[in-house]
Amino acid sequence: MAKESAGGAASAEYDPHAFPPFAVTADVAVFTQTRQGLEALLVERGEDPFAGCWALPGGFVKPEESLDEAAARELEEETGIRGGAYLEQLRAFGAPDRDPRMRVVTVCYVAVVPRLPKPEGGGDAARAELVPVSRVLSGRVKLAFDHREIFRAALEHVRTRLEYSPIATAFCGDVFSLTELRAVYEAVWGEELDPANFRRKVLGIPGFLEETEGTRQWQGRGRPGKLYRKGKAQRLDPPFRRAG
Amino acid sequence: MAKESAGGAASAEYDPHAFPPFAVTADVAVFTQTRQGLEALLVERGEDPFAGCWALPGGFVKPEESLDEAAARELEEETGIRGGAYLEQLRAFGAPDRDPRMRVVTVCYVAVVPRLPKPEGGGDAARAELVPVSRVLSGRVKLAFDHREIFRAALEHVRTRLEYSPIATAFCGDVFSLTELRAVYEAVWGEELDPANFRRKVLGIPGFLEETEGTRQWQGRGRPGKLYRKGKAQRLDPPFRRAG
DNA sequence: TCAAAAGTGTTAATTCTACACCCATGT
DNA sequence: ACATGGGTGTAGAATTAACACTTTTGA
Repeated sequence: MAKESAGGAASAEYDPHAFPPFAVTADVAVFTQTRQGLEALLVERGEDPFAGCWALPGGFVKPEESLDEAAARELEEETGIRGGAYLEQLRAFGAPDRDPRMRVVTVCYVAVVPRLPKPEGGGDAARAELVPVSRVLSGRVKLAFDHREIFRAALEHVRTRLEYSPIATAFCGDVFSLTELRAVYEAVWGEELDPANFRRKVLGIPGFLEETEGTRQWQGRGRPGKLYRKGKAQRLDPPFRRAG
Repeated sequence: MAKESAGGAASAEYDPHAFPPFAVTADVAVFTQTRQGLEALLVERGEDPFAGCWALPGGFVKPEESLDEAAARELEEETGIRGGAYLEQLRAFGAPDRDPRMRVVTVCYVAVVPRLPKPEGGGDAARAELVPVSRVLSGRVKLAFDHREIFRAALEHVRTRLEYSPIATAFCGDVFSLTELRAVYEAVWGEELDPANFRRKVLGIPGFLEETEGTRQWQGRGRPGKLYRKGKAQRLDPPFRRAG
């Protein structure tokens, strides 16, 4: 086999077929927030290996699509959500023995969606369900392959991004009250935040939120809150730091 | 082709050969600091496509090695550095047309090494050279494939990590003075830092630095500084924030 | 009118920043 | 001794955290 890189330094000869073939998949860790708190979308495997275990939704990258497109397609197939959702690559996982059948490199993505319409597999998935993140972390949910490791990395990614990106708004609908947004931070970080200070901090970040005219109606007792929309900022500067 | 994922939901049948074959490479963006400031290691391509262009060092992932191992191997082949260097995955790049010859997914790594012994290719590379980062960013260096995009992402990664990880110490040798460490931040961020405040900030981060007995001898005029070693901390908490 | 949540104000503690100043060393 | 960089001190500014207080609504 040629030692030479496809993208690296020069070598004497090049044989377009002299490379070890890999399967490449795109897996997506989909997070959302429900009454139960932070939840993730998992699918139950119907066959070996790991039959009966749960796995992140995903599938082969097609020959003509990019990695991002593959992830977006998988997300849509599983959730029906086309665009607008937060979708970002985490990283690739490729231990030689991560799939006992063949050499598979999986490129993992993190997706954040507002309250999922319903946990129904897009058509072919055996069973897709929203599972509380705490249940996965506690080990009560058996995950296939190295998906436990991936899941942990994905969750850590979301927790970190909450400080520096507007990712938190992706958990909410088109418009949302500050209390709803605060609930996202509290659910993901697992700690309570002072409503007054939260308001000032979050409104003080330029481009993070955009004011709207509306107010929340439905919510019962207490004064309704103003509604906000996601702003144009791509990065939170200054970041919304978690308590230190 | 099976729609089914190797790691995803269940399907009726499984054919171990029904997946589109990809080539998978590991590319490494190697950064170091020299008298000229921040520099990166690039290799010159000797053949098409992109003959005469520069590229990140890299090569095929072997069937039996992990992605991390492949990156570490490439790093060693190009720099002679075995361990101890900072090496972390950035992310995968896999646009369908990024290599005109075939479908290649490259898993990119960022490496940070202390002053490179000498820019000699580990044996087979046509020409490996340290190139000032500013020259690459200015577009005066032609990069092959999508390596310009990768390079930019890698540099941004280093700049960001400087705040939250002890990556800055990887630019220095085994022991280093605070001035040497500060020079790293100044080179990567391109802004001057107050020596007094830098000292307090950096020494105030638990586990970041470890005091040693020695002092810098060689440096000429001025009082020699104490030498420090990298501490055990994996994350900088509180982070060393860049000026806002 | 009472409870609950939205929203504003205030203050003490903490952290930054800028810069003055002393210390140690090579020339 | 003097120039240069290491290292400490410190005062004002800016930020933060905690919580009191007022406003608006549903019940």
